[in-house]
Amino acid sequence: MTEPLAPQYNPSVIESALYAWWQERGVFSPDGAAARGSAGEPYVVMMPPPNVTAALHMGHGLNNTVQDVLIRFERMRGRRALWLPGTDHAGIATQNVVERLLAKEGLTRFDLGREAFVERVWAHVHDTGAAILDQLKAIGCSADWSRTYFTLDEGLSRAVREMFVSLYEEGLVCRGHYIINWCPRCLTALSNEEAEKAEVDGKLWHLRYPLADGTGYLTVATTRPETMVGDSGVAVHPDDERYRHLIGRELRLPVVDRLIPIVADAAVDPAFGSGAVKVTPAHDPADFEIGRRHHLPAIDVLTPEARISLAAPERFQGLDRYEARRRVVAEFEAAGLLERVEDHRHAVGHCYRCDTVVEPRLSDQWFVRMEPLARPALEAYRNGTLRFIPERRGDDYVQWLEGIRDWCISRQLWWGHRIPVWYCQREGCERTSVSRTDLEVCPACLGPVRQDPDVLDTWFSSWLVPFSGLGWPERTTDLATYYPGHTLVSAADILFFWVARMVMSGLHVMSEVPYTHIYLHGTVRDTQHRKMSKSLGNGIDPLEVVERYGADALRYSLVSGMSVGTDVILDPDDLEASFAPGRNFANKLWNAGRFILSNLDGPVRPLAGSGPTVVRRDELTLADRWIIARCDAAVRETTDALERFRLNEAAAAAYRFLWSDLADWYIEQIKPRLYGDLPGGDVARAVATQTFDVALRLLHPVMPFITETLWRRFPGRPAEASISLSPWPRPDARAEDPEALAEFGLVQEVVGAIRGIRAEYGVQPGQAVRAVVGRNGGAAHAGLSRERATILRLAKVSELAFGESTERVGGNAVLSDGTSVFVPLGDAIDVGRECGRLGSEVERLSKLLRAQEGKLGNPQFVTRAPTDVVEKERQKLAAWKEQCEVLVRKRELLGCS
RNA sequence: GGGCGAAUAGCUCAGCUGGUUCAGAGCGCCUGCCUUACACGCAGGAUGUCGGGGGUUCGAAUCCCUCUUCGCCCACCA
Repeated sequence: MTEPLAPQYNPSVIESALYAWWQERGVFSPDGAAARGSAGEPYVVMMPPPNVTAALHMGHGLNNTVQDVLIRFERMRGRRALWLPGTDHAGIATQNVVERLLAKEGLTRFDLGREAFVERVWAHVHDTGAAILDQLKAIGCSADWSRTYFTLDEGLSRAVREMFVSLYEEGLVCRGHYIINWCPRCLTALSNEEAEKAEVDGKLWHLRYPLADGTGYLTVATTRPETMVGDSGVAVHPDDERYRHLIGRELRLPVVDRLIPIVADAAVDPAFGSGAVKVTPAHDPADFEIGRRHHLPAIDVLTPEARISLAAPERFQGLDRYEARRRVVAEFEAAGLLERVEDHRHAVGHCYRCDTVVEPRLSDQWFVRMEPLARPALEAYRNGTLRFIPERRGDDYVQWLEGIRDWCISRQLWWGHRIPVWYCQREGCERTSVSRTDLEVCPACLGPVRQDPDVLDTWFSSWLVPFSGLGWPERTTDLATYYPGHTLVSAADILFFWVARMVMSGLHVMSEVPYTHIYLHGTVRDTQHRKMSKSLGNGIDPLEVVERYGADALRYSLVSGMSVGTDVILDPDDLEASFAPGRNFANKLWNAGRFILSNLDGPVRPLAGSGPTVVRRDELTLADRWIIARCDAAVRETTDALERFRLNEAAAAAYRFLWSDLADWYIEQIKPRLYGDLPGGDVARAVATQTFDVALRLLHPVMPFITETLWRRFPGRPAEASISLSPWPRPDARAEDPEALAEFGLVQEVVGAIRGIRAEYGVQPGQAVRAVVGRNGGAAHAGLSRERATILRLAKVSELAFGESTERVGGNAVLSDGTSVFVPLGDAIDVGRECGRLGSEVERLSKLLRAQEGKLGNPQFVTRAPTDVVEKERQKLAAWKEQCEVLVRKRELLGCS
C-alpha cells in the first residue's frame, strides 16, 4: 500500500484485485450495512436480469452503470442498498441458441425429444455459466451477488406456479380460442408485444369474386391473397349504397370454387380499398370477429410452418405462404379476375426474436385478463405514486395500459416453466385441473392425466421478480425488508414487456408498487444513430474498452455522454474519441492524488472538530477559503444532480471541481507552501487532502476503482476501510464564502489576462514580465494583494504594481469588474499592432455601449422591467464605459492615429 | 393514421423557472511549452444567422404558432 504510484494510471493491475477485495469485505451486501450498525432505510434496485446466454454489450454497460452509480450513491448516503441481480432463462432466445447449435450437428430438437433437449439446454446454460454476471463485475457493478436468482430456479418456479394458479382461481387466467400472433419459424404463439410492428412496402391486390348467379362480381382488396383459400364470406358496410343490394347474396369463391355469403358489418370501412372485405376468420383478428358475428366458419389454411394446409385445394397444399400468394394471384390473373395491383405500405408484425413475419393464427392458448390488473397500475401513476424519469415517458405507459389487451402466455416451446395444468384422459371426465403440485391422476375420477405440453412466456416469470426474487411466495425476511423497492432503471424497449407488468403484478400480489421511480435511459447508438447490434456489426465490446481504458473510463464516458432520456452516441470505429476523455480524467485524478500523497510528510491536520491541531480559520489563506467554498458548491451540485437522476451533470460538477478548480488552481497555488518557500505548508496539506477526499467521494459512484485505490492510500485509513462505505459528503453552510469566491475569481482573471497578453505578444515562456493593476476595481480587489504571490507565480510576473502606469507601451486588458491590467513591454512590443488591437477593441465596446444605451434609453424597458434587472444593466453600461475610456486613453498614450 | 421528441461550434452534446454562468463543455483543429503530479499534460487561440419563417414580451437559444428535416412509440383500414 505504500509503494510509489506510477506516473500513469494503469487500471488493469488494480481493478480485478480491488473487486475481489470488495466482495470479500461484503461491501455490496445490505446485511453488512446492518451488521455494521448502519440502520439506514433500505434502498432497492432490481437489475433487469440479462439472458443467461447473453454476452455483455454496450446497452448492458449503460444500463448497469446507471444502476451502479445510483446504488453506490445511496449506499454512501447510509441507506441499506440492495441491488438485486439475476438471470433470465429467456425461453425463445435460449431455445433458439441451442437449436442453432444442434443444427450444426445436423439435428433438430425433435430428433432429441423433449426431455433430452431440455437437458441439453440446461447443460448449455450451465456451460455458459451466466458469464455475463462476471462481465458485469468487470465493469464494477456492486450488486449483491449472494442473492442472485435465476428465473428457472426452484424458488422462482414455485412463485410462477403460485401466480398462475391463483390468477386462475381468481378468473384472471383462462384458456381461450382466439387469433394470436404465431411465429412460423419459432413455432410458437407470441404476445402482442412480441410481434413487433414494422412498416413494409407491400401490395394491395384487388380481386374479383364472381356472384354465384353469374350476374357480375364483387371486388375485394387484400394484402395477403393466399389467405383467400380460407375465406368464408365477404363483408360490406351496411350503409354502403354501392353494395346494399348484394347483402345476403352469394359469391363463388374462385380457386377453391366454394359458395360464400355477402354479409353486412359495421367494422368495414367503405372508404378503404373497394369497400368490400374478404373474411378469413382463421387468419385475421378482425375477420375472426366478423366471422363470429355472422356465424362464418373459420377455416385454418396454414400449417404451423406457414405452409398451405390440407384445408386448401390439393395443388396448393404444402406451398410456402409466399409461393402460394404468387400462385393465387396468377390464377386470378389467368381467369381475368385480377382487377389491379396497388403499392401499399403497411405495418406487419415481426417476431421479436427472429424477425420472421408473424402469422395471425387461430388456436387454443392461455391468457391473462389484463384489464383488471391495468386499472390499479394506471391509478398508481395518476395519483403520483409511480413516477417516470423523464416524465413524458408516463404517456407511453398510460397509452399502453388504456388499450391493454389480454396477454397470451402459453408458448409452444420446450424451454421454460411448464404450464401447471393437467387434462384428464378418461372419456366422459376430461376434467381440466390447475394445480400447485404435480398431478399423477385426475383429482375427480383418478383417471390418467396429461400435463399441458406448453410452457409459459418468459416474461410471466420475470414480471414477478420484485417479490419472487426476494423469496415470495414464502413470507421471508428479505421480502418484508426489501419490498417495495425504489428505482427501476431500464431502456424503454422493455417498458411493456417487463416494467409495466411488474407494476401490475406487484400491486396485485403485494398491494404496493414494486418501485416508485422508473428511470428510462436512452439507447446506445453509433455515429449514424443506428442502434448498436450484432447483425450490423457496429457494436462496441465493453470488455475491450475495459481492457484498453479501464472500467472507470468506460463508466465515466457513458455517464457523461448521457442526458436524461436521450441516446448515447459512440463511435465503434474510433474508441479513442469516445473513451479517451474518461481515461484522461482518470489519469488526471491519479496524478492529483499522487501529487498530494507525495507531499504528505506526516499526520494531516483536521479542518473541523476540536483539538489543538485543528486548522483555525485565521490560518486559511484566500486560496484555501476559495477551494473550500468551491468544494462545498461541488458537493451541492453533485448531490442535487444525482437526486434528480442527472448523472451527466453530477459527473460534470465533480469533474470541474477536480480538474478546473483543484488541479488547475489550488494545487498550483499551494506549491510554494508545500515546498517550504512560503509558510503554511501544513494548512495547505490539510486543505488539499480534505478537499481531494471530498472529490474522491463525489466521483466514487461513477469511477469506483480509481477512487477507492487512491482513497485507501491516504494516511489514517484502517486496512479494512472502503470508500464505498464512507459517508457521502454533506453541504456545509460554514464553507460558503461568497467573498472568497469573488476575490479569488478576480485573482484568476488577472492571471488569465496577463497570460493572454503574454501569449499575444509572444513573450517567451521563461521571460518574466511586470504588471500594473488599476485601482479602479470594486470590493474584490482586496484579494489581489493577498494573493500577490499567486499572481507572480502563475502569470510569471516579476513585479506587480497597483495604480496607474506611467509607461506607455505594453499590453492592456480590462477585467469583468472594470479593473484594468497593463503589462509594460517596452521594446518588445509592436506599437502599430497594439494600436490596431486597441482600436478594434474600442470599436467592439462602442458597439456594445450604443446597444446598451439604446436599451436603457427605452422608457418601456426602464419602467416595465424589474428594478434589479435595470440596475444590473446600468452597472454593465458603466463598466463598459469605463473600460472603453481606459482603452481610448491608452491609444492616446501610444500615439495611435 | 394517432401521439411524442429532437434540431445549438467540424463531431458528440449541455444550456433547468425568459434577464452575467448566455452563447458553453469535451473531442478535433491552430500557436507556444518535455514548467520537478500528469504530454492521457500546461498555457493561449479560432470556429455559431442557437434548423427556416412568423408571433408574444421592455427583453427569446429559452414561451406560442408554422414550415422543413431526422428519430421514437402506438395502430386489426383488409
